[in-house]
Amino acid sequence: MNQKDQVCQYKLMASRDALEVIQGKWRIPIIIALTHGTKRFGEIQRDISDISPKMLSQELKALEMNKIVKRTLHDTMPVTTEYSLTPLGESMTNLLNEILNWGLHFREEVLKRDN
Amino acid sequence: MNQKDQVCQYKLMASRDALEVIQGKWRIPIIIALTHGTKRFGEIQRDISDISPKMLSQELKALEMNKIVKRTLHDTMPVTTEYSLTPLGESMTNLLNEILNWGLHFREEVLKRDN
DNA sequence: GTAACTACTTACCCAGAGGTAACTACTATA
DNA sequence: TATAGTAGTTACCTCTGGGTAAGTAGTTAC
Repeated sequence: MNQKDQVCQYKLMASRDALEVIQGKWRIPIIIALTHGTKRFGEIQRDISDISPKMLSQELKALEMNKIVKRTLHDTMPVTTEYSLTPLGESMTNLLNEILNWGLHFREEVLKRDN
Repeated sequence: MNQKDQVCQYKLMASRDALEVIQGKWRIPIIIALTHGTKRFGEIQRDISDISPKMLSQELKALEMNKIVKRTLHDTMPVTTEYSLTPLGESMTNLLNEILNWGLHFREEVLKRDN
């Protein structure tokens, strides 16, 4: 295996680690919603209007396990739950921005011309 | 809807466009393999050792339709096929780099401590 | 007392993502 | 003649991501 191939293998490994966390229809949208500050369950649901409570609950749990999202219970009446990004979640800012930039670029380059 | 919400909705839309293209287990790895230059079918298959010819063929077709990848047939004997990134595919460089960076960061922060 | 809001959970279902294995068709080499 | 390499295709199967709908448990407002 030459050096170029080794670099390629290294990159492929790193991308797989990242993909395992951000894979799926809802994780990136949920993280984006939380970059705008701490939010409650219902607020996220309103932001991402077509997510079901089941999927939101499930994906929030997965993100919590991966230490991307932090869940805080408040002893108010009634009990409220708040979700926020951990430092690891906040470290995704650059990644999220590039996804957004490229999404806009893609829309301009390809999607427009199809319509 | 206040201004903050509008920005959030705008971002969510852009991320969905991008996600539709990069969604799935194999697309990002295939694009990464092609950032190292034009490659043939078998070369990509060797780089990504656990992809089946079926999935590689299928995902390359999808990437071609989205104008990320270009397929070139060479009239040699036997016929050879070459795959390369289009300018739109090359415009993903920053996005790919951020995925790699974050993947490495994530491995350091979380995966290590689990072992 | 009943309707509505909070934050979920549970049960059920289905399409499609992805895996495996075998097959095609052509060329080159031993 | 047979084995290996080129670049895929096809058939079949399984599993799970995600959708829908309804239920739960507590609080508050009318």
